[in-house]
Amino acid sequence: MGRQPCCDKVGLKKGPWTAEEDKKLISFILTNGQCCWRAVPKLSGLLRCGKSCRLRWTNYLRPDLKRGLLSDHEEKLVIDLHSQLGNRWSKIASHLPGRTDNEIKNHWNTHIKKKLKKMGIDPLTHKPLPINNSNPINDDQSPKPPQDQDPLHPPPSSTCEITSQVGPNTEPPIDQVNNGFCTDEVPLIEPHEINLVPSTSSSSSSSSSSSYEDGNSVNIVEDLLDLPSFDWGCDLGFWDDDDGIISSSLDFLISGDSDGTQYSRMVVDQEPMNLFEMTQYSRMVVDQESMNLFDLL
DNA sequence: AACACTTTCAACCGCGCTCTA
DNA sequence: GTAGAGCGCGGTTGAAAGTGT
Repeated sequence: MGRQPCCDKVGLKKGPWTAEEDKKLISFILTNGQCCWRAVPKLSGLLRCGKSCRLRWTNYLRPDLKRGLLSDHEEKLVIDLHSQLGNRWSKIASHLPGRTDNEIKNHWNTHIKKKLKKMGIDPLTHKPLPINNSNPINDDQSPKPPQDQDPLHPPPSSTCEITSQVGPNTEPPIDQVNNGFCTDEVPLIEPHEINLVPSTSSSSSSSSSSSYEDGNSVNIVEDLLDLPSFDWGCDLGFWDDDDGIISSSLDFLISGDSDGTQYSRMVVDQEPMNLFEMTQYSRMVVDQESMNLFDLL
């Protein structure tokens, strides 16, 4: 079948998004939901292709996104999942609430790959690298000679504990012991298995929204639309799922994780700063556990 | 301080899958 | 059964930021 370009590229803007564009996109999606990305640019007045809008929303503007580097636990999980799933980033991301496939992919390529190579582990196969080119930088790491390692049980490392299990008949990953969470116990959700709750028709055309959420999460857009008092343009105040300083009706957005380990996101809205300005330039995200600002864009 | 090099990550590209007529 | 439309995914790019000299 012939393929047309995803959009008419003439006159469409490319490159980094501006705060104004973000504002338009957020407003549109909050009003209309995630529906028919191809139509979004026209209806919202954006000079972007629908694909670009979808990417911007899913990778950056979604209210439930975490920001900042992956935690140690998340990193371990990514390594474990990658050993089982390969470069299926969207599947891996579906196990990490608030993380996007793009973010995980980037983190893998920029951080985890290096760590694994440093440890003498082939990031592709999760097996020991050949001895001649393994462990090129042997500074603070002390991996055993790769040929002596059991690929299923690499030695612990001071900086990156490999919990990956290669092969179908494996023991439960260490994560299960450490965190009560076993990736083997989490069935992969195939698109046809996604059971969308009947709701507004706005999101029914795509199963994508489900892929970003774990079982405890909610469809952000649908729920936003259900909020009678929601006013995106007004102060959002703080939102946090723990200490009760919620002043926004959006608090549930980031409180869906039942195990309580998910970082909550606190967006500080101070006059005259508003969320849209923060989105691009000054978004503050607070790590709930440490209560340290770890991402100040 | 200035330049070169490296790293990071947001965004783009194109393919493949699914759905519908 | 087929073609077209739409979307999602994974690979790649390139600008910006960071680091070293």
